[in-house]
Amino acid sequence: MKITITDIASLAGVSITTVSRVINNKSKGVSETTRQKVWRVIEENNYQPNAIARGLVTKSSKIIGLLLPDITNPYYPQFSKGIEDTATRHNYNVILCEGGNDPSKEKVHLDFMTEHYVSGVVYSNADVISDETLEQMKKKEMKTVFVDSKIIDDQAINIHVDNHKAIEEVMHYLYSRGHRKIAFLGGIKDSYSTATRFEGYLKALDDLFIPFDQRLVVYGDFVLEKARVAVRQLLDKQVPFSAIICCNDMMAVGAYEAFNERQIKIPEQISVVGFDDIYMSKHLTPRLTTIKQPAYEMGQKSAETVIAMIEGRLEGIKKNIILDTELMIRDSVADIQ
Amino acid sequence: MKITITDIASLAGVSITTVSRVINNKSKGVSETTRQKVWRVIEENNYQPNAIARGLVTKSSKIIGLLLPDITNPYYPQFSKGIEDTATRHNYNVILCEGGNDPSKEKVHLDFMTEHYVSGVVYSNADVISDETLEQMKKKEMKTVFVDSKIIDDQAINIHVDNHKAIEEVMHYLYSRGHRKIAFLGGIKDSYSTATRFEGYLKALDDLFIPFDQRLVVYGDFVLEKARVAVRQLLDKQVPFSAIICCNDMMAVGAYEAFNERQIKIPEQISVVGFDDIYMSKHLTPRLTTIKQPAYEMGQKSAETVIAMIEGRLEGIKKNIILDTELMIRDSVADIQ
DNA sequence: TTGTAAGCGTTATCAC
DNA sequence: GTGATAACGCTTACAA
Repeated sequence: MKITITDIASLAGVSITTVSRVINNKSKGVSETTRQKVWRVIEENNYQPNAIARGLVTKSSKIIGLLLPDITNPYYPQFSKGIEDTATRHNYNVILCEGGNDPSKEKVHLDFMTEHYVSGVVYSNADVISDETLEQMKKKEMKTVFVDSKIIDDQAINIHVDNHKAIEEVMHYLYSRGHRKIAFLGGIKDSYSTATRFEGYLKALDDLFIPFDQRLVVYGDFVLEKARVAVRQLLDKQVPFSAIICCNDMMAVGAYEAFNERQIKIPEQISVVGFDDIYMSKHLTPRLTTIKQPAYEMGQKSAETVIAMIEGRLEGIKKNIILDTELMIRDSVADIQ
Repeated sequence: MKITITDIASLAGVSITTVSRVINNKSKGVSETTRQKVWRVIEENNYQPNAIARGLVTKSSKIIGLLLPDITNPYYPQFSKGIEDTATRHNYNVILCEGGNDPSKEKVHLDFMTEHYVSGVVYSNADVISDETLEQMKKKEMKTVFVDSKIIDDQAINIHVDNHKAIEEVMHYLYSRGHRKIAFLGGIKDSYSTATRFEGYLKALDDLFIPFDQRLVVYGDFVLEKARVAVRQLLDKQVPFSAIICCNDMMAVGAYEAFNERQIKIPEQISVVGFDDIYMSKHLTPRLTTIKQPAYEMGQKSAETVIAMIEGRLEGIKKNIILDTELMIRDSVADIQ
């Protein structure tokens, strides 16, 4: 039988109210002597308050729900760690859910979260969510931080990097290295990340007076295997290009494989850039030039923000939080004569 | 205001008991007409039962606690995914905690789990846990599955691979390729994984009549950076060796870096093997020869097992579940003349 | 087939 | 400073 507040109360010879006061550190309303006596009994018995019962009254679970597409993409463990660390520091814990970019799976997880009264949620890549589900979240007033998501709602808090700027930066870099035919390997076509990066691509093309060629645009759904297939198809089109921008590093690895299959040398014959800067990028051969997203910091920021929402400290918080990217120049881009 | 079972009951003109029966799919005790009427009201109002209130009565949260050392080691996302997928399929969700091989951090998480009445826990690499904490877990009767842990207790259920056999297999493989001076790069010295693999190493040495040389044994705590440092130190000792076995692939990457720094060619001058077969191993140059651990399957198995414990289906379950490894021969091992 | 009512372990309100 | 007691939203005997 688990020990409850009632047991502690009778053991200490006080009321449960008093015990409750002690465990909640209500500074007033209990004498020092009583406090100490109660603490002793609590410790002697290894008493742990029942968080469920507590939650029933307070309507808060001290749990942060984290919903992301795919934990095996190495970008997300870093991101999660940022959340985890921050949450732990604030006495929250995080429940990890993978939605797999599948609206119904995401809904199942979101339902689970509301049923369990999670205190807040960090929702990454909320691109496929149905309007209905979104409506429901609003109705339930879930404290939510959206990350890399297209949810643009004047209420919602969004965290992301400046994708436009990042892509424009690489485009200009590639241009400066002599590239004019630049392919674009997107992730999930309608996702926020891909869409905004594509806009950056178009904008840069325009600025650099390079005509846009639809045939140089392919999509790999952010996953390695699909990217490999997409790049094969791109090559099969026989439309010449000297560089390719990949919307994440995993897809860049897929691209590497596709080029290797065809004996196309990187970077001599083709230059490749990625996005994310996952830890393995610098261990590829050649070392991948890529745009670094501060995954861990984004996790931290997301957690801090959602906790601030939960605790009602919303003064200084911006609706739109933008972190910086950094172009990591390594060896996968070469000059074109 | 959130809608409760009472609201549904009055809206449907029945008692809350009836509503409860309906949402719990108690097949008997409610007429088809009533059932349908109640469902309609539930759906019209988007009613979601309060899992907290439910948990208070049933003492079960349908949450599985997952405690692992470090989610950024790419082995764990695969493992977690196996758990997540299986849990979801059984209507459980998982709460992810990183213990960082720190006993006090692990205790905080474990406490959180018991306070929240998690239904079960999957505890990976439980190597640093204090006896006291362990004792507490037993007292609270937490349904726990230990993975790659040294917790050897006739009660506890353990899941792991046959580390002895795996290491002996590579050792014989290296031997067959002509290697006689083989170094050992361990993870955390007293961890279950490292200790058992080291035993396998000793055993193989013995079988192959190779004298053991303590100077060829170093430790890198399972992390890339420490492994790099450890290998540098190993090289500084000037004790010749032609191959090194690393206790995980992340450390093998660290070893690659250390060898690269010194202009030592892999595999021409030094052969390297890893352990885990994380997805990036085949993308390294040279492609890493390594021992594959079935991470996803281990996750699945862990989740299935803990769910079986929770649901009291313990007949067929073994206390000691051992999965197979597989030697993935790639390009980081060469012949010695 | 349906409903009443007692609990689950807390917090919160209000007396004393 | 301390303690009854009523919630919180649900499940589950037990009755009807």
